[in-house]
Amino acid sequence: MANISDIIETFLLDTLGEDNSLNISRNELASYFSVAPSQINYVLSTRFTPARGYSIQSRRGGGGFITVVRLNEPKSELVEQIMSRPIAQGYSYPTACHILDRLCSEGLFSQSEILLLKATLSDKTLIVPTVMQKDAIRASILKSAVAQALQK
Amino acid sequence: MANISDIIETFLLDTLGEDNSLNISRNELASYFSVAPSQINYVLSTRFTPARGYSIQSRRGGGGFITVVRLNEPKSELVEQIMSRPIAQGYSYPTACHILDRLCSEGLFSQSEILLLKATLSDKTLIVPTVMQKDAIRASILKSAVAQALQK
DNA sequence: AAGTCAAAGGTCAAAGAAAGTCAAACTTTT
DNA sequence: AAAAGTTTGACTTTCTTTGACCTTTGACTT
Repeated sequence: MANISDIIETFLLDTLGEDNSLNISRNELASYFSVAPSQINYVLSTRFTPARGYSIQSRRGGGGFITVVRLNEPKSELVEQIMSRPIAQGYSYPTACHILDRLCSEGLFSQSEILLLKATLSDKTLIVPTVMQKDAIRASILKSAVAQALQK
Repeated sequence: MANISDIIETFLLDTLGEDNSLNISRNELASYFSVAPSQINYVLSTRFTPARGYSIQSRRGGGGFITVVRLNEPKSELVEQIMSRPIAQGYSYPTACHILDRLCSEGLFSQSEILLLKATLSDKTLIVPTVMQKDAIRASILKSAVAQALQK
């Protein structure tokens, strides 16, 4: 599994450490891993997304930089978002997984509960014809699961 | 009279060894046996099915891979029934709950996992038009959940 | 204060690298 | 001969990598 994006992701996660934030120079990092600078953007935009609980800031020009912050939103806010979002809007499978991971780290679900839920939410499991229906059922299941977890 | 699919199956079984899981590159394996890459899918989908006690994961794109996991021996008649029963036959909600309770007392799921699964299986959660569809999705989710539980 | 410029980072689309799907052709079994 | 199982290849989808071109910023001139 030697894809360079995963390696850079791991590097950044390590660097984040306990600090929950880090500062990099895009060009430096790119040349360190011998990749195109825009690959750094690719890694950031596919792995360090808001859905996964990260926030990115940056500045261009001389002395420019990129800052990655892992935000620990209070559990209640995350739950609020999930519960108030219209089911019809749905979730893709990857997005649903990211949300579950965050709920896990917030302590709402255990690791094994997460694995179970991910299994139930997969495209393979949700045997309905359209993507839209799959997405909607995922949103619905997610809500039900969160509601269940909250009452206890 | 071993055809190539059987040979590949044997190879994979050998590779699984005691590890109970393996990682392959579809293209590499195909070229190793000089077959079309899609033949690997054929072997996997005919021989390494959930009903036979296997679970498959994969990723596309650069650095893609296929993972085969051998599930633990189904220690009960009930589990075997669930895994080999056609999804199309479906389960009503009460039936599904009953099955879950039995699986709980067999120790496959914890009490909180059961509550979570019941929540996801309810008529209210499964927002599809027909009863038949609900029942089918329940059967599908149940299978996936059991497969997940048998993993490790 | 305004203009210039090099040094960042940002965007986007094309190319590349896997794996997935499906149906047609072929082979074996019944 | 029909049914079932296998093999192949064309086409699709997903994810990654690269490069060309764009925008912003701060320092340095004038």
